[in-house]
Order: sequence, then C-alpha cells, then structure tokens
Amino acid sequence: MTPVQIESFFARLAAANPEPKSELEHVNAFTLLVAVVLSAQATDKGVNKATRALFEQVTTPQAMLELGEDGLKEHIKTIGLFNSKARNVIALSEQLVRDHGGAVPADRAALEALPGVGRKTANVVLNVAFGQPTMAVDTHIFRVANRTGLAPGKTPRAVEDGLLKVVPPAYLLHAHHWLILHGRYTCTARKPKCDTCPAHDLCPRLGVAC
DNA sequence: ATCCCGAGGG
DNA sequence: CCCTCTGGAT
Repeated sequence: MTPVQIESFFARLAAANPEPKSELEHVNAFTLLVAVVLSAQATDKGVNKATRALFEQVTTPQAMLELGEDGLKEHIKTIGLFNSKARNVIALSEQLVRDHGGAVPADRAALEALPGVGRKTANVVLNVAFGQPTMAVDTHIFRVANRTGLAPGKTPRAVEDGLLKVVPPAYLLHAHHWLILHGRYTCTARKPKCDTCPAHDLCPRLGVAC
C-alpha cells in the first residue's frame, strides 16, 4: 500500500470504531496483565468467562498468592494451556511483590523478565495500561498485516517493526486495537468478510480471493 | 522445532 | 472432523 492508501485504510477503521478498547475485561494493570497472559492461544470470550469470577476476588498479586496455584486452576481450567498459565501467573505475582512492591512495572525489560510474559504481552500492557504507542503483534495483526500488504513479514517482530514505520503517528496509539478488531470480525482467518470490509478496495486480494 | 491444551465455529 | 484463538519457554 502507498502512504496515501495506508492513511485511508486507518481512517476507515477509525471511522468504523471511534473509541477502540481492549475486549479483555480488566480493572487495573495487574488484572490486565493476568488476562493477557491467559489469552495466549485462547479467545478473549473464553478468558473473560473465566476471569469474571476470578477478578471479583483477586485484583492484586498479593491476593493471587493467597488464592494459590490450585485455586487459580479451578478458575481457569476451561482455558487452553491452563497448567502452565497458572504456574506462570503465580510465579509472576511472587516476582511483582518481591521486586516491584506489588505494582506492575511500566518498563519493557521488567515486564519481559516476568514468567510467561514475552514481547507481545509486554506490548499490550505498555499500550493499554500505560498509554505507550507500542504494536503488539498477535495472530490477527500478523495475518492482517501480511494479507493487506500493510507490513509484510515472516516473523511477528518483523511485522511489528514494519507497522511502527508505516502507521501514521496520529493512529499509532490505537492502531493495535483497530487492527485486531478488523482481524477478529472482518479480515478473519478462514473466510474473510470481504463483502462488508470498509477497506475492500485497498486490498491486494481484491479480484483474487474476494 | 516442539510442547502446552480447552472451547467454539464451520 | 479440522481449524482457530490477542504466545512463551525450552
């Protein structure tokens, strides 16, 4: 896409969703961090169903440690990969209490040092909880960036770097959510809904698969 | 490259 | 049945 087309692409996604926000339910930075860790290879819907009751009781790392690993597993056993996620959330809570006074650090290195937290999760927390213009590349954004030609790349990191270069600065803070919503509801993995896509005419797949 | 690993949709 | 879902650690 040319710079003009990219500007147009984001303008349309923005018009379709003026106030985009995370669809992962959370009440503070800690619950956001937990929700994002739980969301790996899982749907936000499934995560929200499990965290609704969990976050009624637990909103701090200290409370998470009181609940304990077995108690946590009871809440999240309907989510895929729940054994390793439970272990990581407990270990991560211990580390927050020990090294950060129970607070979630607004720092990439400190976030990525937490068990179960990689670059993508750190980028979500930095963006949503701390308002930083990061680009968390998940399965949706990876697919949309490649399919549309917005920022082609073979790895999530390559796509992240490409997006940071081509996304107009004014759209950067919310670009993560616009792209993810577009991927989740319109530019879907299996059967993309090209007939209702607001950016249909900008897509290289026009005339090929749609 | 491989493991972890349940729910929902088509 | 098969594929997908806001990945990370080894």
